[in-house]
Amino acid sequence: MHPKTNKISCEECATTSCFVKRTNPEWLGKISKFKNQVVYPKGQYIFSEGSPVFGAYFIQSGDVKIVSSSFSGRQNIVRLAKAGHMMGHKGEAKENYPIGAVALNDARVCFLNNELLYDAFLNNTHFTIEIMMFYSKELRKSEMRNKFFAQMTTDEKVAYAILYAGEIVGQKNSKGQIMITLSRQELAQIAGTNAEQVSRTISQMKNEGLLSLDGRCICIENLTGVYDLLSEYEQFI
Amino acid sequence: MHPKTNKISCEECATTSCFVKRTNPEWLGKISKFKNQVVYPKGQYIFSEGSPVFGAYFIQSGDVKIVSSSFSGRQNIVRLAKAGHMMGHKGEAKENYPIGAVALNDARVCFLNNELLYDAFLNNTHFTIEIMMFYSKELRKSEMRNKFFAQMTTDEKVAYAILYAGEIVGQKNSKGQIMITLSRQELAQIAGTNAEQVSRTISQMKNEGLLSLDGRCICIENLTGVYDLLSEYEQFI
DNA sequence: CGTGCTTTTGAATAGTATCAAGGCCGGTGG
DNA sequence: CCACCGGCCTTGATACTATTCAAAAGCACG
Repeated sequence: MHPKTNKISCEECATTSCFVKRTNPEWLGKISKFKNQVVYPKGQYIFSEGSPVFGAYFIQSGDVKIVSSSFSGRQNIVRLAKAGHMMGHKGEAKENYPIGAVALNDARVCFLNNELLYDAFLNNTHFTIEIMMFYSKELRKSEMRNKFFAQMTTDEKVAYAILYAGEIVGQKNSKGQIMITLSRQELAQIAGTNAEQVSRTISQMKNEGLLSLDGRCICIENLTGVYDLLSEYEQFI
Repeated sequence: MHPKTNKISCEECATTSCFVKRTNPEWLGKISKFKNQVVYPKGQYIFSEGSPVFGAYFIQSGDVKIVSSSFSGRQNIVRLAKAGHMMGHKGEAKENYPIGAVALNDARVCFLNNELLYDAFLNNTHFTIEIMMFYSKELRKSEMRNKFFAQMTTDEKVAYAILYAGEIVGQKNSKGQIMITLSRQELAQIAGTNAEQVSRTISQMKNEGLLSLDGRCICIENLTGVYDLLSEYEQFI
């Protein structure tokens, strides 16, 4: 089903920010042994919205979008994740919270099932504390997003989406500028608007010299200029 | 400065959902001994937006609103909290995230400083895991709020605010109906709109027989009817 | 060199914030 | 006890922003 690859063990893994690295040596080996690792090609679902997840995924390399659709069929991007991030973990299994994860480029992802994960929690205090802190910080960010999105204009939300996308999945060109290859639709799903508005805002920002376009690829020409659009929300960024 | 009260020890405390109850007996006693406990009268700040917080607050009884103001002076309600909830804890001290907490009625609150808290994390695995789970669940709720608020109409957001307020700070009358005493302004700060729109929506819901008003106090006459307004977002509620 | 998808731009519409005024209620002081 | 005052609530009119619908242009693909 999934493409087979040479598994990279936790001991060899270069992703220093991975939470699993916070476990003690004995457990690092144990997790490395029992984890499941798969390389997902660009565009493929890592887990889908319908099916429940019985564990947690840790991204070793690559970028991922976490998506959620609503009743009306409208999809939005809950967050973007890159190497070292954790996803899919559910506090309670019975919760009904349909999210899916899609690889934005080739992504190597490790899966730990709930049993292994909880054993690791019980035996590795620092591991658990770090994940607790991670959630605490993510919660804070999410709350600020809530707060500011309620009072931002659409232009500001799009500017935010561009900065956010640049931070997580942006690639630097030869001049050191940030390039973003997400589609207008995907940016709209982050900003909470539609592709047309994103296109309008981008055109406007291009005219102001903040961005340049190479086909559908966005290049941030004036990073501080974009930040200035959001100066009222600086705590957020 | 704060009103003095007879401290209720953790051993005597009836708030079974409090996370501190998940520590082992030795630590329960230790926390009980070193915690700081204060009863805040209605309307008083428990901690304010300006000053940093060096620990975490656990609500023993009463209700609290957690607020955050933006640059433009607009305040909004980040979340409501009641007995057993935790607040004010920061993953990293250096973060600049100005939130404040205000008592909605007389509230008895216990404070644990960071040193005590982290010692407790290191020595009480189940305590740490439960708090991690709490954050995980809150994050999930916050993400769904983000997602749905981006596509709800104002009427729907107000309906949500009423249900949410009813759940956390609502009081039951003799008929078992939920009564809410928050002001229109406060509901607007939850719904991400303004007091006028809240008032319009409430009038409309009153005409439809969903609510009744006693002065400024809101009584939910037809709870399932209100839920039906949000049927598209049922995962959320 | 078409075909289909994404992007861009325009015009019409609908929804919401803002501004403004009047009503209700509780508190205060005469 | 009554009149006044101020805050909150309600309702209306207006202006504006953003969504939707529509259509044309650009780009990638076979």
